[in-house]
Amino acid sequence: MDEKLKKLDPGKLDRIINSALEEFGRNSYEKASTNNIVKNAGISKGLLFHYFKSKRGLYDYLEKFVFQKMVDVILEETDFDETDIFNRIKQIAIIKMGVLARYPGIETFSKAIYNEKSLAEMKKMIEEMVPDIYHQIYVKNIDTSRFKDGLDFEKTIKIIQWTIEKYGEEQMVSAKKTGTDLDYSKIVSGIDPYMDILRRAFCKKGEM
Amino acid sequence: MDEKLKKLDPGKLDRIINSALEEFGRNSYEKASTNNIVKNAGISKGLLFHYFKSKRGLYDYLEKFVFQKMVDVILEETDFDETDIFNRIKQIAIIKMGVLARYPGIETFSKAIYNEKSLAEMKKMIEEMVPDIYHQIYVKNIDTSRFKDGLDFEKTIKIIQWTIEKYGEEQMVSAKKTGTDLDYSKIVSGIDPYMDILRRAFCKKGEM
DNA sequence: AAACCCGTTGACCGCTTCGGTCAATCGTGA
DNA sequence: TCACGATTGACCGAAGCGGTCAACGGGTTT
Repeated sequence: MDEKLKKLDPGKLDRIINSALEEFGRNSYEKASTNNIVKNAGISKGLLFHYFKSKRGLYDYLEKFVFQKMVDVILEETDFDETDIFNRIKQIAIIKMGVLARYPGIETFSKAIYNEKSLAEMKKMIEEMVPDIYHQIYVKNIDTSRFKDGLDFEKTIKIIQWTIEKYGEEQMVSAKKTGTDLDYSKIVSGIDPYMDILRRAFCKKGEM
Repeated sequence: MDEKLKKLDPGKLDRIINSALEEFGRNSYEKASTNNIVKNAGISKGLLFHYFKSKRGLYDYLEKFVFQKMVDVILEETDFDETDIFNRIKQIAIIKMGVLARYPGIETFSKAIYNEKSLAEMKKMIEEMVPDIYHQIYVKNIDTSRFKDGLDFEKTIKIIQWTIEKYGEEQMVSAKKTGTDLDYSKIVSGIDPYMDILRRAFCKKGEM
């Protein structure tokens, strides 16, 4: 399957991926329709089954894809010389948003995954890799001396991450309500006031 | 429709609501199956259509229900004499979780709503009511003097809310992964360390 | 020009499930 | 025994499902 895929025009592949992520994100596996997927991707039904063999084959591919893509891009684009945790977290959030901008269906799809039984192979891979990756991007080479003494480091990082994520979600929802497109650069700059509040709250004076 | 509903056994109604919330939460309106709903609710198909007339009728009822239920319970159970914002927010989070425990499908359903066009009537009602309710439960009768000077009040409250919500979501996901049931009392007590961190971060010394 | 190649199409298959109906059945109180 | 409202599930025509495959178009080789 994968060797066939490499010959497929990347733009067309992206359209298929986005259309499929959206359909599987909105519907359970059984109810998701390959007819809808090909219609929104602008390709014929035969082509989808030519490249992915079956509905299940497409779904399995997507599961691997969303995880692998996110990890690859983050590991590749993060500046690991940045030792300030606020900047690091913000940087990664921006990188994530970049991926989300290219594959808007990733969000809903990722959440929908938990309602389906997925490949044991996938589950195992994720369980093994996630703690490593987490350590690598949020802990390694981070200067913890700026934080106020006595702070629970892990929980504090979570609060910062959660704030950024929730802010992003809030913007996403309000964009959906008004029907406007997402302006990712606006989201990024809108985060700053929250980061300032958290910096003042968690860092020693003079270390902000 | 509503006058018929009042005669329906409340336990049976709850089962229908939960089953329908889950089905509409997992699938788009068109793909959601009334057959699944009646099967999981343990009733016959005829009964569903007797009480709700049509699939659309059921959906519209649910939209009103989830909003109204949440608002009613919060306004009824919140202790508005509590002037400490941390305790107030935590209190409301606990009340919300109580509703979620009774109607577990509310979460996914509420998020799925944004992907469907809903009643204009509903949208208008929500737009009018939400700011009022927000003010009533998070601003009115809250003692802001405990906060450090210069803090953006609205944003700070959001950070506290978001932390509680994200913590809840995290517990929810890990419960789904392991297949265990949610222990709401455990979630509630697990929030405390985060609240302590935030209290230290945002309150004046001696006012914590 | 003829033959060949290959990415792509969409009509078509047998089958399942859809929303909704309604005659039949059940349970209970008179 | 009868009456009556609550409840059932077999049934309807229609729609949609995953998957297949003969045919097509346009480029390259003979």
